[in-house]
Amino acid sequence: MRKRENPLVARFMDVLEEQGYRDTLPRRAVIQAIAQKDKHFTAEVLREQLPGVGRATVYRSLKLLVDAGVLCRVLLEDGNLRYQLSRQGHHHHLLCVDCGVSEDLTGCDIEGQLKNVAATHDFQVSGHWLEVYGRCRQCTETQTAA
Amino acid sequence: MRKRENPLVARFMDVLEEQGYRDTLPRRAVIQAIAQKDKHFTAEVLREQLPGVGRATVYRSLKLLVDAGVLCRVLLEDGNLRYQLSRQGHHHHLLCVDCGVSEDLTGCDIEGQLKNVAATHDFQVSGHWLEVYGRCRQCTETQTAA
DNA sequence: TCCATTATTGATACTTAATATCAATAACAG
DNA sequence: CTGTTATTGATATTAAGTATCAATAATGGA
Repeated sequence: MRKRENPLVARFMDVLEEQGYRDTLPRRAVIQAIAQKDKHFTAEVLREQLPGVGRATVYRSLKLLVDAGVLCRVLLEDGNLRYQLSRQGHHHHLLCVDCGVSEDLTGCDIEGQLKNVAATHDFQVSGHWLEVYGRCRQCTETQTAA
Repeated sequence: MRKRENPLVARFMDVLEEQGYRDTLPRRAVIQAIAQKDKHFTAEVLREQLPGVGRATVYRSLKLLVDAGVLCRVLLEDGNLRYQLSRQGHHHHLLCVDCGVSEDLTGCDIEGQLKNVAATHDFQVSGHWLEVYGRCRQCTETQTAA
């Protein structure tokens, strides 16, 4: 069984190439590993999974992908940062504190609200960071059952 | 001229003593230094200002004060954490990216809104983190003038 | 296809922010 | 004043990431 390449890999490489970055093996390896993740992860975990790739390259690739917008950083409740595939441009997370799963928070106009309120403070908003913590349905149900 | 003790120091020591912590000289020194800050700061800067206090003690005191709620952690746009005096319990910051000043964001019901939206995601919200970045009035005016 | 240019890599050292260890010390209670 | 115990500080360690720089690999042109 040959290892199949995730379709995301090609997409991500395209994004990078559009920005003038080269298509290299270590880069592909990092992206391949990331593409298989379904939850947030640390750079160190990634590194452990890629013993053949240099530490610096792992971190460099992460930064490239974050800058390109295909990867986003997630702030945990304790202040630690994780990485995670990004499904859209700017967005917010609903982070389950039990299982670590994250959904994108949609359907609320935080941006608009902030602009309004900030105006009353004579403050020009240029950006924000919002993370929401709690329990996903699965974890709530499991807990109730127990 | 004797160094005058900031009134906050007594207040903070009281808060700690209520929780069973002892009144020690190094602790007072850390609190004294913090009480004089009007902007967010790093633990390292604090440490430099307190050469007579051990590194561990500085960090331990910071944690104590954060847990007690009189100090809060602020997330900068780049992901770095700072410390800052906390004027109330849970609150959000309007952080000026130019001068670093921070105001508390009041007058918006983020909590309520989040609860509503999260409900449609079958998600039980237990907490959140929100930081807002931009320019305070002073910095906007200065920039416009230039 | 080969070659030159230039981006990229990886080994290593360093940085920053913080925690862990543990014997010595200082605070508080009686 | 003294025993108990929290606290301290020196030191080592961890986590997450950046800087350096010679060696290597990818690309575009001849």
